[in-house]
Amino acid sequence: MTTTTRRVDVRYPATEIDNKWQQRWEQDRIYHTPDDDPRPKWHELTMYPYPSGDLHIGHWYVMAPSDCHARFRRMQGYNVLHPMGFDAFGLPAENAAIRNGIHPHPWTMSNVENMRRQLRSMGPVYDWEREIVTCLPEYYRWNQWLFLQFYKHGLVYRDEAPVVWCPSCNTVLANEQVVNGACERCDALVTRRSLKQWFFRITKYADELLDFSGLLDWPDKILTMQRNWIGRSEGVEIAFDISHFGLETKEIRTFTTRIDTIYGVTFMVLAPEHPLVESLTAPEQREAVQSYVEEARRATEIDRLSTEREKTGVPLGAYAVNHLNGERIPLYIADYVLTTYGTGIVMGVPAHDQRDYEFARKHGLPIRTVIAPPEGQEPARAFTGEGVMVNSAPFNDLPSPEGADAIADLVEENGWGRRTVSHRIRDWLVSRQRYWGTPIPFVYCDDCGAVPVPDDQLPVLLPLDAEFKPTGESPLAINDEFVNAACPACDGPAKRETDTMDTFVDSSWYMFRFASPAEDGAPFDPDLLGSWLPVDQYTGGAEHAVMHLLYSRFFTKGMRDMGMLDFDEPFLRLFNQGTIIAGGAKMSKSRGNVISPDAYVGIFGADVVRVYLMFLGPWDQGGDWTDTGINGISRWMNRMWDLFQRDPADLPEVVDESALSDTRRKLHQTIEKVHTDLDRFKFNTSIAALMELTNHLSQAWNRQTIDPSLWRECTEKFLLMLAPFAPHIAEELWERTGRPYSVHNRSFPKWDPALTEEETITLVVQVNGRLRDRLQAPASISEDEVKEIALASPRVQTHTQGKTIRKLIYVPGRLINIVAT
RNA sequence: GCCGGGGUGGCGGAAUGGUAGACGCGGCGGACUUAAAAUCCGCUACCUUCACCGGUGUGUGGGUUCGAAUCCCGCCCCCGGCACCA
Repeated sequence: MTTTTRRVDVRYPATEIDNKWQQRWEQDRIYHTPDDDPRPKWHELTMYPYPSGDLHIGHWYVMAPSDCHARFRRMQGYNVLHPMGFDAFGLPAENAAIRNGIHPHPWTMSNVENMRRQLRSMGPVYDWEREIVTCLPEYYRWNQWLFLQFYKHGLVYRDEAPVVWCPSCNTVLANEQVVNGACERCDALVTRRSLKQWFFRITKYADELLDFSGLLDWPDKILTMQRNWIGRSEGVEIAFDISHFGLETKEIRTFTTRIDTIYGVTFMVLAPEHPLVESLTAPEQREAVQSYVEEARRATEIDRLSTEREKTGVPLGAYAVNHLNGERIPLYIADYVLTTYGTGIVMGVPAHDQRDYEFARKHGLPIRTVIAPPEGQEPARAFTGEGVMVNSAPFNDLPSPEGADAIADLVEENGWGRRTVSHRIRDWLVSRQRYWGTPIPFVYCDDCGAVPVPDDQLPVLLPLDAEFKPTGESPLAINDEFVNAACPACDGPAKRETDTMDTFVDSSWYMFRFASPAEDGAPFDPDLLGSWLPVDQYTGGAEHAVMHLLYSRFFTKGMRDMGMLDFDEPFLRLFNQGTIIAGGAKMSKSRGNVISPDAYVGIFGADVVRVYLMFLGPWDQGGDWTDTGINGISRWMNRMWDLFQRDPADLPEVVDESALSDTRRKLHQTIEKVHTDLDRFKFNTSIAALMELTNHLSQAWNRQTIDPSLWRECTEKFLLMLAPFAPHIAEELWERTGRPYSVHNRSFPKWDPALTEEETITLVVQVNGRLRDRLQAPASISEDEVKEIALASPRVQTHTQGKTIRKLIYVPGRLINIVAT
């Protein structure tokens, strides 16, 4: 504990109750999820954790509220599947192996065991009979099987490509794993290499992945991030003539979104890695070009991608011809042009593109305006807006959008190019030169090439007798027994692929595995998949927006097209929780502000920790953990422990009816509030409503304004509402007040709208919009009566004196505003 | 630079066109206690006032409205994401 402040006494046996009920629930399997159940299904999934070894408060913050929501759905009558598993492959296990000499397998499995124990201490409704651990062969064999299915359907391929390389992790990375030019995991600056690697053809689904209509309720933020990541641009691919070189290739093609600026092209730029660079370079430029290419290759990604960077480049000493006006355009290479986007060649229009403008200024190239900027446009920048076309031969005086259309028509008619769409997203590179992952099921044979491992030879087992060297060299590559294999096609000597799969492959389909986790003839039983998927509600962090959440959508669409399933989207609804911080700062070991849930659970019990996490702020905005804050929840639980064990027989039998109806109204208003707020993940305000109810009941007891029968009703309904939030204390009080086991198999209470209505209202009286008086009135009061009593109020009269009343605005049941001047 | 979220008491937050500050923390006063802690009761936005009354107040400057934390426009600050994508 980090606290030095006073702590409230825990006045009920919290940890004893935790243990008692956790054992009982497990023994009775009350959270077992049956497959054959007539109730409607509800699949509520929380992103499964990486088994790092210790359950952090951040894990609780992710899991406790979603458990509460799943419990709420159970009590609403759904057959709820709320599964849990472990994303067990990945680099930390391997780094630990290199550092401490512990093999990743036992390291990971002991972490899984410990985290499973810690997760159980939360008292969640997880059905542990469905747990999955991705590093076990019974799971990862299906990664291999699916990989081969994707391969057979043309959605997996192997290619030599410039790839992002992390020199510290000694592996390539997916584009999604590069953050600001650095490795997402270790922060080392990444470089580029050219390697033969395996890819998933996610670009095939680029346009369908932009269609979010199948997603019922996803945060806009995630949709925007995915939209930007996929990056669809409409434009024209247009050829420039290079037939004067006498090469086999007669033209170079470029992609532009601004074909309306084609008459403003004064140079062209190729990416340094472009395959035509060598053959287009003039002899006198050879040396300069070669050294520039070499430099670009060595530069880190952060250097190359910086927008501040000067626009360096070298001329090739050659030119291409613009078909539209026959002009000769000088060719350059420059590293601001990316080989992976469009055609890897850019037409330079310095007057209307800021990057081209900077390049032209630096290299003394002409800048020709072809879209007239509005008056007063400063000339030190490119004008990128729309306008009237000039210096564009037959298209002058056209508004530029119209001109673009006309030019595109002309280009297509002459066969110089065509309208097309370009995407920013690249295919998903999944090869990793690491050990602790799923072996890629391919064998390389000198005669047959890359041969897929036949299904009946799966899984390709990850050998457990691996040797870890501090050089980071993959233990698979130096394991002869693993590497040497017979070619499945010709039976000759062959070598296994020693790369493993990105762990995001595991998480791309794990939600399907929960439908039938023990299935051993297929990744899942199709009938059970149909009855449990898609996931109705997914919860987890927004950091997965363009990785896991995009990859799983791709997997779903690919598997649908292979006939494995019949839905389009894996996750119908998505909710992103925020981040929990401590003392106003992000938790970190160096700050010494890391909160360990175990210590708090040991003192206060699981319920207090659960409820505090849900109370400290709106779930989607994250929150700040304070030790004084958790005291408040512990106090509340102490109070309810005392309150609901009182004997209702001590209350008077005859009580004033209006007091009773006040309490009844409060009860029904609370049910409505908790119900609607839980529906929308507003845990903090639903807990506040429950607190208000206990405060009200405590006061009613002290004033003896409640009778035994209503007390019993309030107790019952309160405990039912409490159950999803604080399952242990709710169950214990349910038992202690003589109610039959289990509160968790009961229905969530319903409210009667007629009983929530107020009998008297507080009528707010404003003069010119300022509050002047509050009057108690029956809810049935008529507008005329309101006007009468409002105008009669002395407090109102002091402000209307000497003025003329112009208008009366009446909002029924709420307020009246007197406009007087 | 672009996109998204946000700015409300001493603090976490509530209120999405109609009583600003629910609920909780902290603080202050009281009860209980030899005492302290815990617990219980009361008060607690700020200014003015013994009190009532009154005034001010939701980052900032304008606007719309009978009425704005809430809607619109400009600006400042914080957090997250993307960023030479032609």
